[in-house]
Amino acid sequence: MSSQNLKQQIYSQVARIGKVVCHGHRLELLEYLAQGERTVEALANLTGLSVANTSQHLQVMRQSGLVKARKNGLYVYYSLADDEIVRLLASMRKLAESHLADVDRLVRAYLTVKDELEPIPRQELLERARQGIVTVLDVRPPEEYACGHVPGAVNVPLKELGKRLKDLPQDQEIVAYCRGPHCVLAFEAVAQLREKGFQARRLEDGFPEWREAGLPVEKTAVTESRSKKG
Amino acid sequence: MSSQNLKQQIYSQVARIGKVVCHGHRLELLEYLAQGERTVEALANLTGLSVANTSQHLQVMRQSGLVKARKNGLYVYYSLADDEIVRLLASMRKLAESHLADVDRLVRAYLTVKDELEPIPRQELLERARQGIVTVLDVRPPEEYACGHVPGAVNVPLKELGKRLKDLPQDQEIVAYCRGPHCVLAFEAVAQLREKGFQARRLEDGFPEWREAGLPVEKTAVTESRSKKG
DNA sequence: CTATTATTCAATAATTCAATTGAATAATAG
DNA sequence: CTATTATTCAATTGAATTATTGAATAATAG
Repeated sequence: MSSQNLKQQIYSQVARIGKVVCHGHRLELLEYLAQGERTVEALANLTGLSVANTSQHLQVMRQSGLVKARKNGLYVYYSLADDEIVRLLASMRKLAESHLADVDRLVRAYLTVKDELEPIPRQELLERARQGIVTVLDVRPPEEYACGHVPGAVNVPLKELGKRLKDLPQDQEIVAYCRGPHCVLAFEAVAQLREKGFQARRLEDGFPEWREAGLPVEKTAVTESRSKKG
Repeated sequence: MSSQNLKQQIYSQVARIGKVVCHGHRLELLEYLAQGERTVEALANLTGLSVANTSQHLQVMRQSGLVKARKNGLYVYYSLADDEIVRLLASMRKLAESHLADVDRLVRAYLTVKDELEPIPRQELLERARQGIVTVLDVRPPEEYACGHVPGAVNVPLKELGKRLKDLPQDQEIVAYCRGPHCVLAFEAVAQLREKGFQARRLEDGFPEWREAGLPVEKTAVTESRSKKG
């Protein structure tokens, strides 16, 4: 049996962590969970997966210990068990970007000249926001905004951006952010705003990374919004 | 199509990185590659996998861009494409250790085995060798072996160890030695043997010290050394 | 040229995984 | 208690992975 066997057992165990992150849907779920705890239904709505399927993926992740759950009333709230997961995901994204030609191409193809829209560093945004010389725009859905957002950020989900342009300043820079480096919401928001003549930039990465960096986070009291079935 | 589609495509791409690290054998291969470039055969010997199987796992990793290969003569030398991989693996190990109860247990077992790597004193080896309850292994090149060695020692240069495992006893302790306290050959031999399930230890110091201590030495007429091409 | 060696490819069987469906469980309200 | 809702379970199906086998390819030596 020996240490050969033992070694393989250890590798198999470590591979269980790998199995969690080898499926696109689970990666997507993890990114949502990185923003805060969510119910199964909320995750299903966000991802477009069936509830049963979402639940099963969550079970897989739960068995690996990467995700934890607490039950409160009818709802089960899932969340990440460890911040190390955020680093793991970042590491994977980095490798994907530099080694899978497709990713870079995909990102560039859809996001219009990525480089033109240079993101503003977190620390810089924090300072400017404190000075009040910038408008921070959170383009995620209201539920996510409610779970936590950059202090002072205005929540305008991308879908409503067109209708709410009048609420935004023409003479001040606007910095938009969303879920993270692979989330397109902020890119699209910035593109739309620039088209309309606003001064707009993106925050580097997104909210999960902001939180991870230990920067201040603001929360809103959770309203009684009942999300409907999809 | 839109950004929903795009998002899923990107997640799928990132998941391809995950697929590389979701199998124990690939993790083991990556760890060996992290130490330096290796041929397919060398990796197959180290892991105990068949050559074809090793090759196929390497293909998988190569397609993901995490591993690269260069061909030189008959051999294909594989190596890691990016140091980020080491961080990824570290991250996975960390998560595995803190979230999979089994891993901690296994690692502990593995480490206690490792602690047994203490070298055996010369006098003790001499007695045991005389009793025939131990196999003495000389891992130096044949020329050095021919010049003098521990009585009864078998000469298996480190490079050939993988191929000659079948000549070694599974049920008896093996004691390896090389040139001296600063020579790594015996260390590596012991490590390899233990990985393969053998009971192996190192002799304290090496052959020069053995001779210096006035212990018996055996000499061989120089045979046709069968070392193959380089 | 043929023979040898290292690696890869192709076909297969065994196993594992993913998504769907519909039923089961658990908490709550009336 | 029954009805409702959120979640999980269990069974099924089709797809993807893995390991094995033996053949094919490529580099080299004679």
